[in-house]
Amino acid sequence: MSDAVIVIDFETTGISPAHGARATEVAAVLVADGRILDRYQSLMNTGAWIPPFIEQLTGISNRMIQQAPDAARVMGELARFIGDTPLVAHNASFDKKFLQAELDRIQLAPQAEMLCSMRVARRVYPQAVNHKLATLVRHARLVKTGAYHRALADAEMTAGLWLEMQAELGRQFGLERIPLALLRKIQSAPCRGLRGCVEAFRRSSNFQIQ
DNA sequence: TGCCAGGCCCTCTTTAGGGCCTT
Repeated sequence: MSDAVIVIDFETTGISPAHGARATEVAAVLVADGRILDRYQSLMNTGAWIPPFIEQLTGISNRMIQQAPDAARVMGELARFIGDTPLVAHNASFDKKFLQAELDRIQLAPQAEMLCSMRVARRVYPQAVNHKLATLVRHARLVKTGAYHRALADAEMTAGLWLEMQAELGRQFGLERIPLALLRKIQSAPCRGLRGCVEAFRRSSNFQIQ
């Protein structure tokens, strides 16, 4: 199973774990061989209070969280699901903070790198109106798998976007497959440097295009 | 009860400022 990734998405009580925000739901989907092969999803009870604005945004209520499994149990299950598989998230810096903060509480540390679908999308779809997940799903004419701002639906749609961006790169540059190493290069390349980045990677010693 | 961040990216830049994106 080459270049497998796990797409991860957290719903939370706020923006910053450094200011007390906690996770309320997490989903992770295993993507390999061009499709979703496995899923993990759970609400999680951290004891934190969800502000009304966030309840309205996500549809996740304080009542739902009170009945959810304990956060430590959920994060342990999530860590086992992830293992050391590379992660992908939309605006990865956000999910990375919460993954690290919630794992810290059970004395675990993230084992895997995290790539950012938003940074890749800014380079693959520079013409998009903006690079919000919902906009990119519409832009790429992907299937909407559920309500936005629920973890599993967002993770599945990010997975769809991840696969479609690889297909788009294949069409643009005549590549049969897009190695994870190339996506890693693309997300770190200048936003207007997509072609140069792919051509440089093509010339690299061990990259066989077709 | 309910405050709040921060890395990335662009440009009227680089000795900076402001918008984007996540909840």
